[in-house]
Amino acid sequence: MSGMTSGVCVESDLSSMLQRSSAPSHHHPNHHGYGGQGQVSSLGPMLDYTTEMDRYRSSIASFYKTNVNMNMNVSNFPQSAKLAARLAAAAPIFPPAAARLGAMATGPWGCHDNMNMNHPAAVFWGRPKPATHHHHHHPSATPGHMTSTHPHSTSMHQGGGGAGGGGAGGSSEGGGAEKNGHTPSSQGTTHHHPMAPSNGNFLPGYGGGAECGVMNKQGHAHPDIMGLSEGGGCNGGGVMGSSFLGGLGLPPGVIVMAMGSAGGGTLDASSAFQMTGGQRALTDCQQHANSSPCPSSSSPSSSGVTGGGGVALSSSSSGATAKRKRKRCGVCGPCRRLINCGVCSSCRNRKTGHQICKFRKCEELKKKPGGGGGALERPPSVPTGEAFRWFF
DNA sequence: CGGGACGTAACC
DNA sequence: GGTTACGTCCCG
Repeated sequence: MSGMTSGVCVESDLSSMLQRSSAPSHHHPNHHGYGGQGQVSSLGPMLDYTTEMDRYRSSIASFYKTNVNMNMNVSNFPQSAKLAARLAAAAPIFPPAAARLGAMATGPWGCHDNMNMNHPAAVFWGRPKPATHHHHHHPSATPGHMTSTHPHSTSMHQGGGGAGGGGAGGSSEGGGAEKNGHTPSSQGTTHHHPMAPSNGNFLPGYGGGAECGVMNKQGHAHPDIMGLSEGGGCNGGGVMGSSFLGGLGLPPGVIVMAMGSAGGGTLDASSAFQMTGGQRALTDCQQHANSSPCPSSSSPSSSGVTGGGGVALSSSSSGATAKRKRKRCGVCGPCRRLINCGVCSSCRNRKTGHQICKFRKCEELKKKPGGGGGALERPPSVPTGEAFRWFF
């Protein structure tokens, strides 16, 4: 495992991935599980990543060693599992995709030996791309897909979905991933950078460094954390702080951010890790609603976040509105985050605190209810080119 | 003022 | 009935 890289590239568009998967060429038989570094076949760029990754890995490794219990395993992340499952189910479009997602998810932590490889969760940042368009490859253009159809072309950016996939594969999580497993290869496919990956998630910072490492009462312990950049600057400064970004370049984030976040003040580089299982979590789609059409997934509306409206909750209940609970805007950086960090106080105290992960707390909700009210002007983080800026 | 705990709405 | 998460209260 050590070698793993997880890939996190959700962004890449699934469709393309799928295609690729079918393509014989890329896979190396070995890929499956975790792609070892070795496998990297063709990626030139990878080399660089490798280095970076090593750096990263070592850092993280140490980080976890000290802070985390190695015991953790998948079971600790129930949410993740759910998510994976959900994805699978939910993604009508590419079933395999779902699988992939699961796989990818794994990515982030590839570094740690035990952990996560199984995590499905991880990386969903990217929004699932609507299958519809073709993308060409312009990263900038479509954030969502950074990857282009051509794996190679994009050299850098992707986080590599690749490897990760592999990792995941194995995993368990089975849930989602496995089902689709039929395409094992596919996972491996990602040739992209097998290595890069995961890390990507670590973005700047989790601010609360303090919390890191602590096991969660619930068992979630995993500090999946990483990525959380929260609002403010990008650096939360936390543990991983800046170094990651700087060092890694993008691998990581890469993908992630694609989501859109962006920009504005908050970077969202988010990353998050544990997915929330439940309902709301997947809202992903909805979230996109504003900015981008959710693929058909129909369901969307249902889920949690209120559609674009944001604040208002128009709905229902008649007058009560005022007091009604506000809902997440769905578009801000935190809202886009699908995974709970697992280490913040909210995550750790979920049972008693009943609060959403700090890094996922909607910017709008953080504001006082009365405040600007209504309209969400533009969520702070709207996907814009900015977001990607640092990728390139 | 910030954070934690609790009540409870909203979903499934 | 279970889980997630918003709103609010309370404490430091």
